[in-house]
Amino acid sequence: MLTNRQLLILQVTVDDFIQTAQPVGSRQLSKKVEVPFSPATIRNEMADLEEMGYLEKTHTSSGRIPSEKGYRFYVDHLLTPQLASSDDMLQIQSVFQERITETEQVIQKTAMILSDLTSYTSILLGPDVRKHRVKRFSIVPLSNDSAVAIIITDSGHVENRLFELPQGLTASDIEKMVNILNEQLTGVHLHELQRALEKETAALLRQHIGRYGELMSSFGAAISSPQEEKVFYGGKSKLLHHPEFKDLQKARSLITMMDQANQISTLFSPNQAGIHIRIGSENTLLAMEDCSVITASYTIGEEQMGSIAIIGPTRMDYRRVVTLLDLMSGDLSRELTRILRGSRS
Amino acid sequence: MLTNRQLLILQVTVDDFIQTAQPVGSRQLSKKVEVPFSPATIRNEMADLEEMGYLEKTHTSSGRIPSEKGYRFYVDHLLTPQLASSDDMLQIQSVFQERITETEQVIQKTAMILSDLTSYTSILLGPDVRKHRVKRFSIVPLSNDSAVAIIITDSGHVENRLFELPQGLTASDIEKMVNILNEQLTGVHLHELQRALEKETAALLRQHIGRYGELMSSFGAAISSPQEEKVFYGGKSKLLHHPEFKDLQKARSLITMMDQANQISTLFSPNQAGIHIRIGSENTLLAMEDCSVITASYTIGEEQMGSIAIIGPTRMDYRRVVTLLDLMSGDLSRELTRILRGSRS
DNA sequence: ATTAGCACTCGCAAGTGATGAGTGCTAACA
DNA sequence: TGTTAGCACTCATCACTTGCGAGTGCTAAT
Repeated sequence: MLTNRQLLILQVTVDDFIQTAQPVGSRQLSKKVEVPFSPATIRNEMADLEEMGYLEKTHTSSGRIPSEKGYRFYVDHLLTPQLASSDDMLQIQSVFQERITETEQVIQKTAMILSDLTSYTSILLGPDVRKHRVKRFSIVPLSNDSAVAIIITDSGHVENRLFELPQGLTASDIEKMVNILNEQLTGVHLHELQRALEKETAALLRQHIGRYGELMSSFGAAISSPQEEKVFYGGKSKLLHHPEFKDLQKARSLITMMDQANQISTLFSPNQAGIHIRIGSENTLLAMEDCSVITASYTIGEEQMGSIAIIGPTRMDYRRVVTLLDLMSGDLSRELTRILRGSRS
Repeated sequence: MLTNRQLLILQVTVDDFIQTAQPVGSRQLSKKVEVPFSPATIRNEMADLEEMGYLEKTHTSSGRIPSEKGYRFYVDHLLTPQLASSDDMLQIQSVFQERITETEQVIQKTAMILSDLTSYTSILLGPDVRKHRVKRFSIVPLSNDSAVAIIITDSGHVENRLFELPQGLTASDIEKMVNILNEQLTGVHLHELQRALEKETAALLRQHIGRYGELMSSFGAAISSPQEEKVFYGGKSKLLHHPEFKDLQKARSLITMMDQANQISTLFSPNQAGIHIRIGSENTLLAMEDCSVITASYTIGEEQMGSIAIIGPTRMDYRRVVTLLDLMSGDLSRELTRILRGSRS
């Protein structure tokens, strides 16, 4: 479809624009050693590329900038892989050198480093708790009429909820209940917990526990909705430093968007492995029309996945970010797996 | 010190500037019905007020704006209390009508409403966990070499940490340990936990548990640092809508500051009851030089306190915010106390 | 097929002048 | 003596012009 010369010019144009954020003109390009053509030739080629939709002009007599289609072509076909610089490698390793034992802290730290290295904003989705399995139940009464229900998962995650105790429930009732729960529900996925509770365990509980009905309505509600994937940010304000957001309007809507957790999830593709790139309006969010999102995922053990994303302007350094994200997701997977190493036996 | 007329003019000037964000001139003021003086008279008074440091000019021939000293005088002496509008009352009550049982959710919701009502940014500091007392310990082994330590407090808060198990520790060792911990440490404040563990419980544990040394070094580290006060935000992006932050530079440093949890704590006075106002540079943070912070605190039961703050431009509607904050902190205290009603018996 | 040359376009920054809201000062006034 | 009208002056803002520079498309020459 495209001639070699067109490929070259498209590539150099995108590269240059990514670096300078200025529309790139034919004269400028012809000065580069990689481009041994005169400005006039380049102009002709650029005109063709524009006609095909890969480049755009900001106004009639300006240089060209890549269109979304141009970026798309660039990331799909012109993005030569690159080794991470040893400098970056060093920084990344620093995260994992101090042996932190808390999953959340590792993820948070990863978010920070990733943002520092790229100067973009990073978003990490914590592991999806609903895929974890119950390891142990515990119920701790706080007073006559309230108690904390605690669920420990095989990954070491702890969920806890307050719930109301019906009047007249005895301590031995609670003890019995906990025993039954542990016998019946160990190993069940958190997202199936409520269903399993109703189907398989309800009958058994009804036999043994006084005040069954009231207890279940409040306990069942308490464990019904396990917390969603937790969202970690790194460098929320970093995006504002890029020239495309000098417009206050855009800056605002970005910040606003980041505060709305429910919108964030739409940025992630349904947990697929590998690296995915969404450019500009490919993200359905209006606030993101000038942004690109690059996502990767990490694994713990074999199955449970969380996601990593970098948000930057469409004019973002795709090559570098892809490299870093690839590296980081691997390292994070290894580290998190190490933390929980034998725990899923 | 100040004549009645000067008081009036200062008050009207501040009120007007708070509303319009424009420097206020003598002609403009003289048109108001509250101010029955000619522009010339007002000019003279304003010149005096400026000399005394209560007003400033943005340039030689502009109207006046309040100085920090002016705002300070205004909030200290000219701020007549105001009843909350029934509209606001209604909104506030809506938070507490749906009976949410999770402390964190109530606080988060409060933050949102507060921000929506004021159009400023709200910050709520969660209750200081370190002041809570231990209600129950629990240890759940995940594998041969790792376990989760869980601490339930009398307020229903749950802390949990992963820690490493030394090789060769038996299940009965752990059981014994949990029993000892529960006997010895129930009722201890979380911030004294580690000290109490070392002083009072260490000897007992050493007697009963094999591999005491290794166990303690890893378990002790795990419970050493209870999580700090959690920070909840409402409407982070709201501040950006006010004209004083049309300057990107300022907007950026504000957003950056809000992402650094450690800086936030400096905004709060050491947990005193009542409402406190810090104007502009009274907050030591540079990023806050154009902002004011109004703080209040809430209580749970009698002792534990958390804090509520509203951050707005120095030109903020002090009267309204003070009223709302006062109302809200009271309601929040009541609600949180209700949730944990009998639990501290 | 490539390139040099040329007329033309447009954004941007700097300069200009008119406008209007504001001030300080002085003198007149009740 | 306190208040006010009048006046000259200041300064931000806006609309308007102008020159410059970087870029383009087109045509003709190589």
